[in-house]
Order: sequence, then structure tokens, then C-alpha cells
Amino acid sequence: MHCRSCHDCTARGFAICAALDETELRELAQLSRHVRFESGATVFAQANIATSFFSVHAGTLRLYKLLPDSRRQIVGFALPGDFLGLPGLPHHEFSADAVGRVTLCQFPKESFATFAEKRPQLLRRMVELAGHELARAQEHMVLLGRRSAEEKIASFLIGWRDRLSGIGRGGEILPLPMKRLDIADHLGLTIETVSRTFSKLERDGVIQIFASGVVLLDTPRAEALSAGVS
Amino acid sequence: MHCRSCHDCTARGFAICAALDETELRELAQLSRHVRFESGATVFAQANIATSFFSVHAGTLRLYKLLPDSRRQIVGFALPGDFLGLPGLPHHEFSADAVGRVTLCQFPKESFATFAEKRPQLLRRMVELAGHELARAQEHMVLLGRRSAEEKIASFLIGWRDRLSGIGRGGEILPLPMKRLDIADHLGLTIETVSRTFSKLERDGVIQIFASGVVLLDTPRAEALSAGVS
DNA sequence: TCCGGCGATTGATCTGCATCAACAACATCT
DNA sequence: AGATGTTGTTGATGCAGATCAATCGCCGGA
Repeated sequence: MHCRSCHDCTARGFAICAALDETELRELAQLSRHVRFESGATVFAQANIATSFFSVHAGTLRLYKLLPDSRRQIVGFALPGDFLGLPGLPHHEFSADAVGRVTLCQFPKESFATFAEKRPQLLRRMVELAGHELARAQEHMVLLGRRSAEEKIASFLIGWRDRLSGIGRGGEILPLPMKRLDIADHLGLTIETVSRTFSKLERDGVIQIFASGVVLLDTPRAEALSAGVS
Repeated sequence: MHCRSCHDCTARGFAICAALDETELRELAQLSRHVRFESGATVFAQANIATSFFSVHAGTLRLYKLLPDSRRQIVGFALPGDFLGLPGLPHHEFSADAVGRVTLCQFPKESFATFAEKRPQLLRRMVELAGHELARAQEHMVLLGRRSAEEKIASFLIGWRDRLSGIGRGGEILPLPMKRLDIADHLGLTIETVSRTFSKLERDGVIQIFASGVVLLDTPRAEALSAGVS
């Protein structure tokens, strides 16, 4: 399960590495090391000093912020190709832990910064990735602030489907590796409301629920709910 | 009210311009033009093709997304020094309009991209700004998903105070140029709940309400609410 | 001065989702 | 097989905030 070279990396196409040529790729590989985390393990924690950046190689992570009284908001899920860490901010802004087994490329912060400094291509790619991330965050604000439970669930399913197909993981069944509680904390709902809403969507023939995920039976209906045309 | 040179620009210190030397600044000024919008005017609209980037010079803008049925989520307010527009995304992801009178520096997208391409300093600054923006967006997700109305209002006031003082606009009275409806659409509430919550905070001696803004009377209490220690 | 409109406030009522509670479906261990 | 823990589902009830509605203050225009 260890990746011996960047050349045949499955995340190569969508990660920041896409901005690099063969030589640079080898150079960057020198700085990096592969790390693996088992299900539930914490990769880094909010407010800790960030000493590394990461690029997700395989698996899913939940990224979340906690309030002092332990309310939790999952600000996003990270998938292969996603970059974790923000240049210019000394601390981690959120915690990250593994949903199922995860592998990552780890880059020491300073050496990565030095490497990136003189490579406008890479910097542009990073601006671009940050921009996409920001756009997703803003879309999620609409969801959290202005949508009903049913729209939230439908939106989440459609968005998750699109992200997976964007990294070549589309398929008939939509895998949901995270737990109901994770979905609830991502959508600003409780676990009971998530469960009830899944059940309602199944009763209405929009989805079919399996242990490992769901199948979208009535995609147009789900997309309409997701778009907010209820 | 027209800014004749970047040299004495009041937003110079916090805008992307901070990453440039005198020569580059003059060169960038060649590409830019100053534009002004009256209160309520739309600077650009969601889903339109983005032909320009902007840097806010003076005033406040509301940045928002609309659902088809006209529900609105204000994803943020832009202040002097903020950069509007995301390289790598062809369309505007949100609409922006002026809250009160606003002046901006406008940069044609391609010429700005060409200018930035070979200036790693500027690119790094943009990554940094995007990172800060992203961190703010994530903090706002916590607010939208996991906080009570009272915490939302307190959080908003404290956050607004901090942003203003960050650009040298701190003061006894905290100006709120936006309307109650804007605040409601920013915090995922209704106008009535915003009004009631302001009233409650005033009754409790936390704030004092004026036409133009509020004064924080019990800052520690407001900060506690804002932190979620209710 | 009166009128009309806009924004803000306040009150009465309703409702979507949270909360509280029980239970079911499975997996893991002894 | 039985005991125990974990995750998910479903039902009953409560409440924070939405909705509906009235009123107020203020400003600008006739």
C-alpha cells in the first residue's frame, strides 16, 4: 500500500502536482514522505502549529471545527488530490481525521515554501485550488443558512456524487464512507433529522439506502431539490 | 473623491498592492482604472462571465448568492483592501453590490493575469489572501451551522469590530452600514429575529443601539457569546 | 403641514427541526 | 450462543426561530 513514485500516482492528475514537470516532480518527491492513518486517527488538530502541508493520496478525511462546548461543524471532506494547509497562517484552522484508512503526501512547511517560492506555475495552481475551495465554502454557506433539511441532504448527495465523479470515482452506487453523525455535523442538522430525511427520500423513491451508501433512483428530483427548486 | 495615485492610497497597506515595489505599483496602476458605485448599485452578478478583478478602495460591499426562489445568502462583506475575483474560475461565483458609496480599482482579467504570472511575490500574496478568506468562510460555517441567534449576532459584531480595527477603522461606535435584512441574510436568520436579538442584547446591557451602528458596552460578555461559551 | 414609503421594532401564532427516549440491526468478544 | 457496544431508525414532545401582522419613527416630497 506504499506508493513508490509520484509517476504512477493515482491522484497525480488533480493534485497540485499537476502543475509540475517531471524534473520538478522528482525534486518535490525528495521533500515529501508518505504517511498512513487508520480509521478515526487525527492527522492534525485545530489551533496546533502547522509544520506540514499535505496532499491527499487515498481515502477520505473529515475537516472540522469544534466549539468549546463540543458542538462540531464539519467544514468539508477531503478527497484524493485535495491540498491541506494554508501558507500564511501559522496554525491549523481546523482538525482533520481519517474516515476509513487514508494515505497522504506530507511536505515540511518551510521546504515546501522554498520550493514553491520560485515556481509561479505551482503558485498559480495553489491560487486556483484555493479559489475552488472558497467557491465550495460559499456554496456550503447557502446550504447552511438558507435551506431545508431535505434540500440539505439532496444537495449533499449531489455534491458528493459530482466530487467523486470528478476524480474518476463515479458509479452506480454512491459510497458514503462517513457516518450519519458526520453528515449531520456537516449539514447543521442532528443525526435523527439526517436519518429521518434519508428515510423520507427513500419512501419517496428518490434514493435507495444501503449499508455502504445510496443509489440515486430519481436523479432529476434529487437535482431539483439540490438546486432549491423544491 | 478620486484617487490620483496608488502612492497615497488608503488601502495600500492591506490590499494585494502591499506585495509590490514602487516600480511594479506604477506598472499595475497603468492597467487599472478607478470606478465608483452609488449605494445599492451592482458591481457584478453571480454566474456572469468575469472580465475584471477588483480591489476595494473605499466603502463596503455585500457579496451574496441567490437561490432560484430568491432566498438569499450573504457570503460576506467586502471592505477596503479586499480582492474580488478568483483566477481559474471563469464566472463570478456571487453577486456584489455597494452598501453605501463604494470605490474600487478595476483590473482587466487577462492583463492582470499576465502581470501576476511572473511575480511570485504577488502570487504568494494572493494565496495568502485566499487562505484568510477561506479561514473566514470556515468560521462562518460554524456560525451558520451550529450557533444560536444570540451567538450569531454577538459573533457578527465582534468579527465586524475586528475587521474594522484591522484596517484602522476601530472606534468607540461600531458602524453598521448594512441594513437589518443584510445582517439577517448573512447570519441565516430573519429580519425579525435580528431585530429582537439586538433588542435583547441592549436590554441585557451588552450593546447600545444607534441609527448608524452600535456601541459595545459589555465587551467581555459579547466576546464570550461570540466564542460560544454562552 | 400632511402624506407616503422605507426600515425597524414588537406581538401573536405556527412549525421544522431539536430533544428525549426507546428500540432494532449488526458486529465483536467471551 | 449470549453479552456488549456501536450505529441507525423511529416515535413523542418541546422550543427556537419563522411567519403573519400591526405599529412606530423617520425622511423626503407635494
